Amino acid sequence: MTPQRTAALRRRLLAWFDAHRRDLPWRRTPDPWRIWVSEVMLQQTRVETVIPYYERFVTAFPTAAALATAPVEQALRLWAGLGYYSRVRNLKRAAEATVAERGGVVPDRAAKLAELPGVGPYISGAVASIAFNERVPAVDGNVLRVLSRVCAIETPINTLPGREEITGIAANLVPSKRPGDFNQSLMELGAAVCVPRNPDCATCPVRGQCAAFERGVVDELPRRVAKRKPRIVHAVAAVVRKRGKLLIARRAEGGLLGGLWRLPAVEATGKSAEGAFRREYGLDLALGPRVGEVRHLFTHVDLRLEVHEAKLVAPISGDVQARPKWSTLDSIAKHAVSTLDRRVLAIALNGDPVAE
DNA sequence: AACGCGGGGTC
DNA sequence: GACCCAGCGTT
Repeated sequence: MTPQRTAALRRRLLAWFDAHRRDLPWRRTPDPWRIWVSEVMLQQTRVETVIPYYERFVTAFPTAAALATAPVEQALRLWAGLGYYSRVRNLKRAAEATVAERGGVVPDRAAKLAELPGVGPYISGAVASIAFNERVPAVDGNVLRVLSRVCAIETPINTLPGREEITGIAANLVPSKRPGDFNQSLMELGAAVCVPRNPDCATCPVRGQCAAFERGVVDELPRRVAKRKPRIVHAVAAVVRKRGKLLIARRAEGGLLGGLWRLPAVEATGKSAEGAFRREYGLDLALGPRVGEVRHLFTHVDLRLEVHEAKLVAPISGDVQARPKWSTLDSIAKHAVSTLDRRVLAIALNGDPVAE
């Protein structure tokens, strides 16, 4: 970023902000407490939604001390409908700490603000720059989007490297003159012009400084890594009984639920499972009726497991690692069994839960 | 590095 | 119905 481009961005963004800033309740006060409250409410929540809540809340709790000494139920009532209720619990805890340690005075530096519960990189930067004119960035979702376009950042913004890269750019961009207004100008631009879809580049004050516009790639930025939805995996588990015992096997070390005990199961559907049981467990099974199904969601796998009764038609054979063994129900309860497999066992046992 | 956390607006 | 929103804490 050349000094000229930095200067042009600062000048144009501030001038645009001066002309277009919305008249919002928390922009009518220099009170750091009120600005703090607004930032907490605005977390993942739209401006229009927040306004009425903000008015009621700061009327009830005009100072940190007022919130600190109020019952949490009252604060929660005023928050009801906003969502993310841990926000108000953290805000109350932070207010209590502020009263206890600083006589109710809000810290005036981002680094100190960030020590308070519920105050992270964004809120600490926003409060410090807006209320105290500290030259620190305040990077929210708008700023990520705007700067990823202005600087044509290819790094996905929903990854740590992406956020760090843009935070570094923002930190260099913030002027010492009006840091709070500058930070708000980036957010305001993201909310009004540089919106996620169909941004209004025709009216953008920094179109001439925008690398994405110059290269014609505005619509492709910001880049994100797709949060991929779990892969669907179909599997068959076998309930094999012999005189009050069940066949169980141990999962391979290092894999999913590695080392835990389970009913024998294979990634397959229907009759094709029999061959898989032979290969993986040395079990020559005749699959019987389906007695239930378990659906289990892991981070990366949407598991749909059919539980079938099965008969052992030949002795256990083969040189397989996952050699199953017979186990009494009492004994199974003493093994390491995952939540998933407890559910499978519950079906196998006709609803009788396996003891811990 | 990825999730849970709420509720609502948008396309 | 998917995506996104003035994010943070936890794992």
